[in-house]
Amino acid sequence: MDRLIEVFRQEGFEGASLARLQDASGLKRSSLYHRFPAGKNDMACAVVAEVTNRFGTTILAAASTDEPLEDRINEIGRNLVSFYDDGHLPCLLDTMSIGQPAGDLADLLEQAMTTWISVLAGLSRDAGHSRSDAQVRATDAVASIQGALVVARTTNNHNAFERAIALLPERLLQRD
Amino acid sequence: MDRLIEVFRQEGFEGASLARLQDASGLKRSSLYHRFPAGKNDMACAVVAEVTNRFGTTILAAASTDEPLEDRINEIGRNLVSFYDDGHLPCLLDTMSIGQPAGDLADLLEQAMTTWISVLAGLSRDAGHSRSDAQVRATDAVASIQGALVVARTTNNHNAFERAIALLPERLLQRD
DNA sequence: GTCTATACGACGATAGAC
DNA sequence: GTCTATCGTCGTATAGAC
Repeated sequence: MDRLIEVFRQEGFEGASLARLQDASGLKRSSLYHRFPAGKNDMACAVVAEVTNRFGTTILAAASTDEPLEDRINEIGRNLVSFYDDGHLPCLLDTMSIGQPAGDLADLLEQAMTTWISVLAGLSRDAGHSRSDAQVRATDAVASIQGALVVARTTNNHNAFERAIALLPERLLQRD
Repeated sequence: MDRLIEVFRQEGFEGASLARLQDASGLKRSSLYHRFPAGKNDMACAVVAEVTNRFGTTILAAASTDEPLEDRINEIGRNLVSFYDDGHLPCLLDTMSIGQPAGDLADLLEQAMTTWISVLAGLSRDAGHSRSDAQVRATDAVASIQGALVVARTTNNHNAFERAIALLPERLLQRD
């Protein structure tokens, strides 16, 4: 599954050919179809669901510890740096949302993105911001990370990504 | 050319099949090869070059008028809203940078992105910021737009895009 | 310059042996 | 559950008539 994730993450849905998925997984085509009867679309959905699950349990879980608020955010930041390998790896939600994804895949992508934003919004609310203010802050914080990954991918400059992570506490907590 | 641009912009390099390019352009395969002898890669490079050129002359040109600084930035913002259709259209630099683009294509994408950032950095410098500070501000401003487009595409919520545009003057000009 | 026709490999997907 | 073998289609690319 790790290998499948990497292929979809790096190549997007169209670029993730069965040949690549086969080579990466070490399984033959037919074996992949045995596990994912509906074919490539099944694999894509499983990959997105799995990544969403991992993202929740390994990156965002730090949001609901009993540590101080800012520590929790910094922990999430460190987790994100690791998850995106300092900005060297693209976001699955970006690469998989190119073109017109099938309905169920699009739903999974939307749910993953909104969940991410909601968790960060919860942290912002904990700092005393209103519901709508927290939602805006969380959305813009996630967008700053997504945008930094796009800039990093096109320019090979990862400074923007590091700044987006470093600015997370400020973006979510700071009073205007 | 307009139609070719739309296909690459929406589908990315892998998703932009010759069938789609043929249908969109109204030309047959062979006619496309007559104009782009090296095939799809040629088309992709021509599309990126053309968009980069248009972006410079129709969006970023507003940076070097003799209007007040903030007016120039707001004009660029309005141009961007139009260019991205209020966040409904993806950025070519995002969709085309998925996977591993061929060397010359990657160079064009990088140049387009760095030029965009440089122009905004020039505006920030005009406001009195240092070269490095201006570079940071411009990079983060572009990233905020790119990220907002990714969020918009996955969630069908375009508010983040509108905010990224509205915050352009502040991001480029404001003293900390 | 644009067309019809076609080459040929890669694509996603399936059948059936083990 | 995994494999080999194969299907039909779509992919990029080319040849040659008009």
